[in-house]
Amino acid sequence: MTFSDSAPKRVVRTRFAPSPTGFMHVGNLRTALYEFLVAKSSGGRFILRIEDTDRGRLVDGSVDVIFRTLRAAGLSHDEGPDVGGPFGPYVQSERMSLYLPFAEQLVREGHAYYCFCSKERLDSLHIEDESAAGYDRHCRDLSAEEVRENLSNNAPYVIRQKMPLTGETTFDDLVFGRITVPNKELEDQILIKADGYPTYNFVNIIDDHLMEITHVVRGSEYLSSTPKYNLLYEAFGWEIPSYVHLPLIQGRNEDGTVSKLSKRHGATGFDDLIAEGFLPEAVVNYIALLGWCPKEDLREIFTLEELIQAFSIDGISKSPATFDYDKLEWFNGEYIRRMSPDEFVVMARSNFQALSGIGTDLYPLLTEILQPRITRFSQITEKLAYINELVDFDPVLFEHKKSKSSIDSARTFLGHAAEALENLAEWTGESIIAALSGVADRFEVKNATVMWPVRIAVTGMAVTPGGAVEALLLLGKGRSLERITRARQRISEKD
RNA sequence: GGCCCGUUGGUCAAGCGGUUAAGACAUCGCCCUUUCACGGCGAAGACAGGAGUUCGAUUCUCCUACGGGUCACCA
Repeated sequence: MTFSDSAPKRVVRTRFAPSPTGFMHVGNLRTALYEFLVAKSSGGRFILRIEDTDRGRLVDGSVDVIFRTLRAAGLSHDEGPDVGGPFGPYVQSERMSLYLPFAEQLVREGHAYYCFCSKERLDSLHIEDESAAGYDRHCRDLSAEEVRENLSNNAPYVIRQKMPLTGETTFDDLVFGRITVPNKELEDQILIKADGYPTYNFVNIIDDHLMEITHVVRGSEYLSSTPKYNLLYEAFGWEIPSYVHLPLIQGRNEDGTVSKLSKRHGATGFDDLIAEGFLPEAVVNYIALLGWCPKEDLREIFTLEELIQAFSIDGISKSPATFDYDKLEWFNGEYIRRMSPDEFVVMARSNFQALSGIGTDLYPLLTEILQPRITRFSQITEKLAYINELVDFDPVLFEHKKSKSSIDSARTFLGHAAEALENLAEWTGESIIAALSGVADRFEVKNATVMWPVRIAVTGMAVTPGGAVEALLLLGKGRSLERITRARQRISEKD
């Protein structure tokens, strides 16, 4: 067979199938990202499907959270509840009529059965039985008459999958390789619940098949139930999709141990991270690298487009990764530093506006001193706290060995600096530098010996973004001289 | 506990039988400098342990230990 004769490869189709629980966990977002990348890196299609078969966990407005998050992350879907598509509807509760017939087919063909066990009976099982996996298969061999009678009495029922009792089931995963499980470990899991809704365990294989999903991408917590799904595909005679199980994201606990990332590890919802000041691009970039690494490439900063180019399934690792806020912080800083000055101002505007006496003419200066120094925009307020309020700082701040500054030297140079600044006709960076270094030259000391006490006097902070010159510029001549005078009075009172 | 999976520096990780075992974050030091950052240079720090296979194992196999996942009318 020649190359051109070979069957055309089916277009890759992946789906993101979140439950509308009102919260987009970063683990879910990473799954969505990888599903998107698996599809897009091979020219495929990315589908959004809402898994709302658990009526008890529905939260109002959560579908909007999903839309909003995907949009913010740049993961646009080709088919879904909002954009439609040839395999709709894309909300499972709207597909209800589809599922029961498939389950009934399985019952007819001997792959499933009706179960009338009460909730109470099931609960008692958990305490007594340790050997059998979950359900004790009590109703597995009810006679046809018993079933018919129960059904005609409207007895509540569920439909369970009939697992083979012997042998083993094997499946291949593109990340984890070949996995084999003894069939006796598989529970006769519920396919249709008493409320008539299908379980995830059933509905996902039906919809994945109907929607022609080629690659099932999901967290590795599904690894142990995958054999059950394969048995279902086989029972229906359907083609089994490729599996791509993703390593778990863990969080570090107080005691140093790790476990599946959850709320107690800090902000783990996409919205929470954004609220804390992380940029969507930075979050996406960071989580892309949690469990995946590009081949022969040392880059770490990737746009979504670059991720699509670089992505390949064999770069996904098997071992779980621990979410590291420090690294996320670094990514955020990188993204901030790469912004244009205009973009920076847009993001920082509300923080800038909270600074008293700072007009837009000073925004370029603020941008210049802040952009390389913050990793989140919310840090601006704290870093420039001195602008709104000068605290009664401890005069020991005037002591700085490297600058050859002491309270004594501050006393003398603050006086000369004030004088030089007072005489300035123009309040610009150049004129201020000239004035201050003029003082330093005159007394043959290093610039820092003059700059240090001035900066301390007007900011009251040991560490500030920018130096004395920038602080003076931001405060303006009046406020600056006022603060220097105040400082001089305070240290002269000392003796 | 049964089953499944995993294990390279504190963290993310490259490596896919022969390497001085990459790189990034964090840490520390130096330089730059008007404090702090940014940037530059540098340091410290890892193949969980034990058997095999092999001329040779971080890499392949098995065992042990540890970690995680899963055993729902949740997904």
